[in-house]
Amino acid sequence: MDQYKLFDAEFKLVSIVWDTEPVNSTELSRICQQKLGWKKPTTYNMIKKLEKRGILKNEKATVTALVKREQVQKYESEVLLKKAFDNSLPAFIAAFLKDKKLSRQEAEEIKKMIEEAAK
Amino acid sequence: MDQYKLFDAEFKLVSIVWDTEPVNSTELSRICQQKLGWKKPTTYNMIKKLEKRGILKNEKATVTALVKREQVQKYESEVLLKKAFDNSLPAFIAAFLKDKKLSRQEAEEIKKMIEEAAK
DNA sequence: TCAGGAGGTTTATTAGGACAAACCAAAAAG
DNA sequence: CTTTTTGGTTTGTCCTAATAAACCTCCTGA
Repeated sequence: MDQYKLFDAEFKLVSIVWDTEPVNSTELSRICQQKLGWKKPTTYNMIKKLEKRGILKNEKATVTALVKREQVQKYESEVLLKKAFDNSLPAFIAAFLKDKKLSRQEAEEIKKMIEEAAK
Repeated sequence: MDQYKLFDAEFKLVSIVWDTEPVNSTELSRICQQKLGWKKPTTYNMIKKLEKRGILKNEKATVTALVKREQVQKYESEVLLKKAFDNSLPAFIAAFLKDKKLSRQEAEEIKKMIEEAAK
């Protein structure tokens, strides 16, 4: 359950992996240097920790993600809903939309999903 | 902006305050002892830290919250959407609803809010 | 044949969040 | 009065996330 719990720095790395995988480890280190300002060992340490937890894989200098972005997104959304919204999606949406507008297209997209989930 | 950033333990305390305010500080300490297993100084330290940040107020042994639950909820939801969903509410909803069902009532409630925000 | 790059690992350091033991002053109770 | 309770504060420990300096091994090209 808590397998998907990613700390901030971990999340940043994994996000880059999702965007670029399969990615060569040296290349990944270079990207992290550039985007996050990390030195090489920082990236490699992070990779290793995430490997042990079954989040990433580094094989023959090629890094891939073992969990999908969608799984982590689902996990994160559930954690927040439970923690702060008494698990209520309407409560979440009300809070998020406060003083916000939606485009027609977003609105239709959402309504469709809601309808689908209410069947 | 980051004013509303609450760490886990802080969030737990503030949640209790929201549920019980205005609450006597000794009473609050007692509740934290019971619900969170915290000793007295833990609660008082937390109160003090949150006072300095303008989150709580402790006056004449009465603790109240200076920020509303809704403000923090809004903040937290925005942080997550930005961090993990490229700021897209549809993306969030898709992830959260994966393999989930909604009651008719929840669905209607949400659709109404979405309609309202799309005007 | 050796300089340099790829692909790492080892071992620290640092900072801050999460607690609490021990202490204290004032007021209420007995 | 003196004991207890209320309402705190001071100070410190422990843990761990975040980060990197220094080091290592293998391979390749000049």
